[in-house]
Amino acid sequence: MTKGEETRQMIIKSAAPIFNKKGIAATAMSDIMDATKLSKGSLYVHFENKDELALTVIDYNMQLLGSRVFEALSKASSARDKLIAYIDVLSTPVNPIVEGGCPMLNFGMEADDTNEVVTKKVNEGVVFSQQIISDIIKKGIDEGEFSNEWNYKDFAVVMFAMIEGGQLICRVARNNRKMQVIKANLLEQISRWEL
Amino acid sequence: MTKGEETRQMIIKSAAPIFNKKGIAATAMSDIMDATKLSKGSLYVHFENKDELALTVIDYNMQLLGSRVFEALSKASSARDKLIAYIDVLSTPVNPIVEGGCPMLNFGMEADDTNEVVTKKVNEGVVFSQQIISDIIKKGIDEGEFSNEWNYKDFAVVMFAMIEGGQLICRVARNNRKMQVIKANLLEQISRWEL
DNA sequence: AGTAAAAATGACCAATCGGTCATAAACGAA
DNA sequence: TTCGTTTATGACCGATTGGTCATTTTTACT
Repeated sequence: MTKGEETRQMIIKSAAPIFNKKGIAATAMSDIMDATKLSKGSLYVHFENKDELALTVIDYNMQLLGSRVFEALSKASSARDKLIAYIDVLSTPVNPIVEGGCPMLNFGMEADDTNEVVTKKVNEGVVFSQQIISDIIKKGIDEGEFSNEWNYKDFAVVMFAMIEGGQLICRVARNNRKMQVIKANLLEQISRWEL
Repeated sequence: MTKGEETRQMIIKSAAPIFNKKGIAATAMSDIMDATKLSKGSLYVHFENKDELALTVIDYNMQLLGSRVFEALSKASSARDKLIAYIDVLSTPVNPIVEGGCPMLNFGMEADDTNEVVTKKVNEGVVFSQQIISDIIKKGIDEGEFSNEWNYKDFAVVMFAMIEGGQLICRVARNNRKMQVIKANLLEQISRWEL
């Protein structure tokens, strides 16, 4: 990796939690200068403008979330355990696995009325997340763990929505308690299709 | 109502959709000047600063949402129908009942890492929303419509989370389809406790 | 109609915004 | 070691930000 590419990655890593916490509009290039200890001119060597940096950081945050989720999933073997792992890894919104909380929720809500590019990016993440859940269940059905009458695609929508809604509830409540209520309901729904 | 109070209300009404769409940070006082056709000095006659205006507007948006929900609820009589009305009135996130979408989601996600006052305000709205759902079911139980074994407080958390999560999904997808999947799942859970 | 208070105006302010660019330093292939 | 290229610097730019205030206009009460 060249020196330039190393600096670019350092900028992204440093900027990621800032954008995810403050949002795109409220994050100033001066914030990134402070975090990276780089001069303004140097930032603009690696990124055309603030928008390009923001888009790159959104990608980074969503991929970081994805890799954290996959890491958790890999520790479980059965489909049921993978679903539980998925829930568990996202069940502490106040101490989130990605600094600042779920980037889809953060950037999606900021951008949905103002920024079509970001909105599309977030939508892809949302669709992908549901696909992950969907794939886990499908495999479970194929391997005889769940009933093949389960409308698992619809359940993936429900499960994703519940977890994201739980993020809102817990983040503004400043505690993770309600996430356990959500987990219990999901487990109950899952168990109903177990063979 | 004095002229001053009239102007103040006009400012709030004009500013409400702007803040709800763009967010607090991205909304400039000049945006409010344009929308109200008032001079900058006049705005500062009625509000100490941008922050006070923003807080007032957040309250306005949340109360507007509340009154729209109550209006919908009043048209239903049974507890089941009230729950359905609650879901239905929030099931078009792309064409929301409050311009810009759910203010709890919008302001909550913007503020949770940066603004304690707004976060607390949103949390109160979140708690209140769950209370509304909870109260509907409680009345349904008392009147023999639902089983008294239903843990309705937990269900209120789940229902609220699902609807808010659905807002994210639909808003970034630019269509309301997935909200029907969520509605169906909620209806199925509700029907399980009907007598 | 007279008048004191309230409301509206817009020029003005310092600070900050995103972004540029001439210059210097550091890098890396020969 | 040389030397063209890449990277880093920070002063600088115009635009915009939130906010102020002396002045004028409007309101509302007597």
